[in-house]
Amino acid sequence: MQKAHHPELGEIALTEVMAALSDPIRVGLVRVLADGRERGWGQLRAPVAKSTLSHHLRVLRDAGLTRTRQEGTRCYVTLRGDDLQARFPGLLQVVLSAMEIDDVGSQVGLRDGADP
Amino acid sequence: MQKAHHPELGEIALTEVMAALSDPIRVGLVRVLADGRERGWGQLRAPVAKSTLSHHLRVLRDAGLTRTRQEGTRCYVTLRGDDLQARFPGLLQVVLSAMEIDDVGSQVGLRDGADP
DNA sequence: TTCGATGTTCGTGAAACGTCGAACAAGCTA
DNA sequence: TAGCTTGTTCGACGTTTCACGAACATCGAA
Repeated sequence: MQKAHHPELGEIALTEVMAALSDPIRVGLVRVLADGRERGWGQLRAPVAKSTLSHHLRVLRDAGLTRTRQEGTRCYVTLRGDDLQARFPGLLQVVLSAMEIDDVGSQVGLRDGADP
Repeated sequence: MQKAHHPELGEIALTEVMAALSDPIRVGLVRVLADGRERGWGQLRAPVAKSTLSHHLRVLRDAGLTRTRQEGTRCYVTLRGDDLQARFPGLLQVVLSAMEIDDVGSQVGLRDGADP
């Protein structure tokens, strides 16, 4: 497996962030990660094949929205909340609110048994 | 010419707004309209063919970001600032700030001779 | 009525996207 | 070592997007 590439703070581009947030599955993933807690790949539940889920997580990572940490054979994902706040102040907050208003991405969740 | 379709307030979808803002030309158009003033189609200057510009304006309109008014054979475009504020409070404001931080869409402007 | 200006629509092509299943790589575990 | 688990990568497929020029429709002006 390749070492995942994460853009640095200054490399995070607005249009890529927007593009990443233009898909309901990815919005759902962001929503699940919104509490700031790190989640295991396997905890994430989305109505797509695992290869597709892998693709979406890659788009989020490449856009700078999430960070992926590998530990042995498993991966853990976090939202880059602080970095986003530093780069585009207020953006994440407002988008998270908008997600709930529009109820986008509710098809994505956590596997049963995950912490609330 | 077909009468342009504008989504109503409640029909404005977050993912479509995000998709609309994932292209630098469209971001530039929003930026030009950010002062809230109505602009004539012909005042807008972007480095694409006019059919392509028409396409981008349509995407913005369909997403609910702009409103197009027709008068005779000319069109006038405005940003739906109030509607957006009502639907997704704070979003437009924050995105406009982000646009300047990242300097996206600066290739789009107004034709010489337009009001500042 | 004829002409010119203004946008939209159409046809086309190249590129990107979302999706899947299959194959693969890397690390635990028995 | 052999096998299992975990996630990524690889083609393939159909859809959507962006881009252009050409053709079109509509209205104002001459």
